[in-house]
Amino acid sequence: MKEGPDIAQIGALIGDPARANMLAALTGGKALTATELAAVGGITLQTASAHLAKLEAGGLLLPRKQGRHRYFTLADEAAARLIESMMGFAASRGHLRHQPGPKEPALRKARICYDHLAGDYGVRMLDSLVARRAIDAVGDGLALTAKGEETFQCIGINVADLKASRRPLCRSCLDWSERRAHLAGSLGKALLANFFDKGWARRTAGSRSVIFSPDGERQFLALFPVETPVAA
Amino acid sequence: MKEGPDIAQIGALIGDPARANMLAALTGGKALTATELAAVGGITLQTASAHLAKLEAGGLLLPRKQGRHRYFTLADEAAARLIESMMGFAASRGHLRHQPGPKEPALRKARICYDHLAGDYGVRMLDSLVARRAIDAVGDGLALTAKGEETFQCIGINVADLKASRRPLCRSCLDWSERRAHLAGSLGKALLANFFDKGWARRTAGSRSVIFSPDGERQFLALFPVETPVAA
DNA sequence: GAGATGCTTCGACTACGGTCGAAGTATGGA
DNA sequence: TCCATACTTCGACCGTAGTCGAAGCATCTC
Repeated sequence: MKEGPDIAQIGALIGDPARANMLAALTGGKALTATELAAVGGITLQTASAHLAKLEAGGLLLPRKQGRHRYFTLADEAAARLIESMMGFAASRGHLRHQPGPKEPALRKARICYDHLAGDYGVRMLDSLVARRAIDAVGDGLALTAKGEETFQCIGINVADLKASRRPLCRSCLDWSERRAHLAGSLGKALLANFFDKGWARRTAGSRSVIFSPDGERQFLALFPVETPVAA
Repeated sequence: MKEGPDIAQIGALIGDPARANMLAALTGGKALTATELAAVGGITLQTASAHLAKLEAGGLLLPRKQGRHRYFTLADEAAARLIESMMGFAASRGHLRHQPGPKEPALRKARICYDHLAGDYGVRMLDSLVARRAIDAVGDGLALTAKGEETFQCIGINVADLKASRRPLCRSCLDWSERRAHLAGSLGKALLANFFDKGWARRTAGSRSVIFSPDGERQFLALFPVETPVAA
């Protein structure tokens, strides 16, 4: 046998609870220091240092030295997608973490998934965009329509800039809490950034959850209406 | 913290070399017995039994009892996709298994990926289908066109039957050896089955590689021509 | 029923990897 | 220069999980 790539290495890398917690925390998109990651992993700094070295060697993390801090982020979008897809699979098989906790409802409602919006609101946004034909859901993929290009210009997103980048504009990302797709890719990122800029929402300190202001929530819901609750 | 699904569990599940080898072998799409899986894992039957119980409990494998044998397959397409995406990621980070071995070229050329064709030939087939507009590559997804529907009817595939099933018709699957997409979904499965039926190709005994007959290869290459080698 | 084959369970061994205390190195600030 | 902070390295400890031999079920063949 011994054919092809070695999935055991990355599996083992992700398979340690402390490391898994660190990776999950980094899915929030923010760069975190070794000390912060040690806290989320529930371990001492020495142990965290060893873990981080392994994750870096495995190509999952990217360190950035800044003064006497070392900030870590997920290596790239591919790494983020891998973690997200594992979360989706784990959720589909009922591998949930022990205590649901009080923060969970907020997390299910709206959270950051690497750099775009996920959760109930993320799914709702994509549904609404598809319903109004701003985005075409064709096959298992997503594509921006001409009409959508207008729409996003109005919202205040420079689509031309996004198109210039190498990163795909639209990507569908399976939401582990809703078990349906939400919008990723550079457009998904731009939308979330836009909400932050407008002050509709803000990220929370130690969590991935996104908190909408009362006014922001009203505007968001108005901008992305859902006609009828259609099953996926 | 403790938010969301537990990726550490499945990570650890995949993280053991013996289990990873078993899972990789099952990506070949064939159901294998516990004894066969013990062999690919390089372990005794007792140990394999314990591993298989864990994989089953984790929702990765599905056992089917048949006489005094127990056949195992990957639980579903989601499980297969997870393994494949981990292979893709592992390959992108250079996590290759130790010895490349003599079988590797055959594997890179054409192999089974759960139930459809992968490798150089799989990528070539999709490229060709997209070039002739039988399949639209829109955004990051794939969709069958009206023209494509005709094409596949001619080849001898009943598209209407496939449409009736719940499973997506077209799916793009990242090829770990080519690092580009090939065609998955029920259409990808039907195409590979079609090649087997026609005697163009056959699967090999202990491996995932697909061997084309000289005549089959000629017909395959004629059916799926590539104009110019375009970069992805 | 007897024997062979396929698989599981039990129990004991072992090793690998995660863990932390203590000490060492780098960076920043006063 | 001196100290504090951020992190790494070293070394030792320990637990978990993978491993196999032996024995126990289950199923098929004759």
